[in-house]
Amino acid sequence: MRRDAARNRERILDAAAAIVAAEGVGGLSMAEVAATAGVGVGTLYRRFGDRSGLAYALIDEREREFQAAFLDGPPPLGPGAEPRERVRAFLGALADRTVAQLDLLVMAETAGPYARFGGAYEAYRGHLAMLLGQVRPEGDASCLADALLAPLAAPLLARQVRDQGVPVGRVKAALDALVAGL
Amino acid sequence: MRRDAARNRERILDAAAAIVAAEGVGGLSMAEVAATAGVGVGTLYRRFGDRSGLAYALIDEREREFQAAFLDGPPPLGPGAEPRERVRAFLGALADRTVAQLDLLVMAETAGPYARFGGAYEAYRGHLAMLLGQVRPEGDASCLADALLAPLAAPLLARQVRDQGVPVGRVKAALDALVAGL
DNA sequence: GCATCAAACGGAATTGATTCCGCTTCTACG
DNA sequence: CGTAGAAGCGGAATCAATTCCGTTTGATGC
Repeated sequence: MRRDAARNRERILDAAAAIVAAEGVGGLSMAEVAATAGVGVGTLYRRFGDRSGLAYALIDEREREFQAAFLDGPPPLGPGAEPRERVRAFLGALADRTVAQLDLLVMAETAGPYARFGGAYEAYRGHLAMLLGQVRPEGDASCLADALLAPLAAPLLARQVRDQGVPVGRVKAALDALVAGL
Repeated sequence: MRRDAARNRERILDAAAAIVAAEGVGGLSMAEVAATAGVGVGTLYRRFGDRSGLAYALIDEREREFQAAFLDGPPPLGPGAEPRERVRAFLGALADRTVAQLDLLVMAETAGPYARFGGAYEAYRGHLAMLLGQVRPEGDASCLADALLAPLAAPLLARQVRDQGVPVGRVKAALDALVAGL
């Protein structure tokens, strides 16, 4: 990447983070980010594709940590534990990180019809399908993975946890009950 | 409702249906619907609230049939069958009707962050929670209902069924496997 | 140092949803 | 019938995302 492009990328992410800190995710409009960063809106789109891409980029650092944890980290999230245990740990950890970044994820996942499947969705699905294949070799690991990931969609969690006051623990427990039956 | 309002409601729905028939869901813009119906855009919003509300209204007729079927119709969808059997029938039927109306539902559910929970979502959740309470009285029926409904979100089904060529049957089978374990 | 050109830029223009508000039309009631 | 006012209406204005395209700039080879 050209040096000016890298510099602008940083400026944009800094500006976006500052706006989120100051006004919340609601204040994060493309025009305002561009103005604050001192670049044109075209530059935002060149760098991040769209609103959803910008939101995912803002989350990226913690995202890398999370991915590292389930790919390589200590059990039960990482390798070493029983597959079923890893599935539960993975879904629980994903629930936690989704709740931790709820606003940005709601924005990222609802930027367009398929925005939810951008970001790291494929990585999650692949990982989960791999584990489910070990738990239940005769099952349809790929569809099951989609089905178990779906309840962790940010807008649903937002409604449950924030609007209805359901504790995250209950959501995780319900998923555990489903996984236990496999 | 005033008579002129009812007439406009019909005109709008007719115009919207005609546009969908002619150009697909992609051509369904609020301005075009208003122009075709011969009303102002304000009238659309007064009647339907937003884009999502219009899409749900277009689906409404089949929707009533579906609701009547699981509330009052013959088993296994309606009363009379074992609760677990009814859960499976309900999820299967919901999957079918979602796929049958895929384009409109993708539009309706992605009009805004919480648009998915408009329409009949509460009715589905209540019904499913009631059945799950009979299957597993000690479980968290409410969270389980949300978790089992989530995999039937229109955008996810669109991706699986349309983009990836997964047969609906596989999606249903994966849900059955989850329900079987409860 | 300088020419070249692909990559990157900026910001006006476009597109489409949603809001606003002054005007019109029903309908109920006297 | 006449009229008050609630309900409804139209469409211009607003707001934000996204696209487009002419201009600028950094990297590379000489």
